[in-house]
Amino acid sequence: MPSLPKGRQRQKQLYDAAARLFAAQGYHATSLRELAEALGLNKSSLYHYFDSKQELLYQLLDDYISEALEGIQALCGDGQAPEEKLAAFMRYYTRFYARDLDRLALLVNEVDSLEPRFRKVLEKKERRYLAALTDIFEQLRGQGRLKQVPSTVAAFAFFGMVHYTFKWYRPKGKVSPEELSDMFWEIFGRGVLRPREGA
Amino acid sequence: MPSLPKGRQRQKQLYDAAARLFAAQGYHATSLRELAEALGLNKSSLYHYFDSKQELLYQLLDDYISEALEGIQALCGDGQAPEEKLAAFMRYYTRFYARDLDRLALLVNEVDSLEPRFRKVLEKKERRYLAALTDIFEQLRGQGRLKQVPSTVAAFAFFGMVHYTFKWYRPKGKVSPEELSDMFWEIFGRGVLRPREGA
DNA sequence: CATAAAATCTACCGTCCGGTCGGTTTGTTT
DNA sequence: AAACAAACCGACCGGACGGTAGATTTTATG
Repeated sequence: MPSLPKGRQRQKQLYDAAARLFAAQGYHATSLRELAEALGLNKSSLYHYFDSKQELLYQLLDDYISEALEGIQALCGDGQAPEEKLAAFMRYYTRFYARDLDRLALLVNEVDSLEPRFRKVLEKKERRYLAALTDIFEQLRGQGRLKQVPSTVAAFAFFGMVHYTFKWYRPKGKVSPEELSDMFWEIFGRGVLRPREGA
Repeated sequence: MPSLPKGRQRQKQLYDAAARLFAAQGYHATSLRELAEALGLNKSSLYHYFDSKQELLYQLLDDYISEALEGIQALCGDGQAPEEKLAAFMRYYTRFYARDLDRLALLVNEVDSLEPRFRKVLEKKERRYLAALTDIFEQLRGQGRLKQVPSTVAAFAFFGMVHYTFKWYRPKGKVSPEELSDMFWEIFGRGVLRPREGA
């Protein structure tokens, strides 16, 4: 009862392997034959676990984005000061992806590989994602704490900084995810925030 | 004599169309049949202009990266103060790519689509690219003007901010490339630089 | 206007792709 | 051990892929 039922276990292996391959080589450059081989399975056996390659990618991405969205919304709910909210958001967000770069690579690169039917669903969730951050910026602006920069520019500047990490950052290297999140907050936060008047 | 010879003109059309398609759909997701159709040509006619699809991508990327590298090295040569050098670098760099997002998308996304033989050449140039920026950071550190952040982290944070623009930024929108480069410099520069002592 | 080079086309190749089909093995339940 | 579903496999399909060979048209040049 504590461990996963056998079938689910296999399914998780499959999803993990797919994520790894898609992240490393790209969705289009990865064949189902390759995926099957990585699992020691026959290609046709894969179809026991999903209906099509597109649907496999969609399920991966939807799982990831939904989980991230939940985490973010949990952070943004309560009545903290906007500056604390921003710091919490950015540190959580950076750590979350610095620890799972495959996930990040998939979300950044492969949403465009989906058919419109699937892509639209995810883009909707991405917009809520973005809105969570721009909302915080607007609260800061209301308090006169934001520099003269459009909220969307600020938000995408931050997303760019973090989303690009999968291209160069390695969590087992000299800089831990915790340290990275501190550095990003220092670089970005101090840059965007105007010092309190009379400080 | 002022205008291009006919063949070169066609070649430029071809490169432009390839860049547009590869940027919009990705290298693997774009077929040579598609490219030929976009040019009103038969697929086999393409091979008059290049030897293989790989070589086409390589030529595109090598042209782009070489041009960017020249521009950067021209900026970094003279004896300005490091802070001015950093500002010049970042503004130039942001504007350069904000004006040609297809180029940017290709350089960010498709270097990995090259066979190792080609990829290695470009990665070498990319490293000189990165070194140009980290050098400036090290000069700043020597003057005590850099916050406690590794140069590579600072450099990639900046590259991330800029390289991600192709995902969201549109140069014909409300924010011009000039304005964007100012904003990025404000966000990033003020964040990374420690105020002068006694300021 | 002949000629050679540049540019383009038609027809085709072998290969790999995602996906299907029907059947076999494995494991569970009664 | 009968019955059934879950898990898996071998053989195959149509089609798209990148790429090739050779002929043909267009264009510039003497």
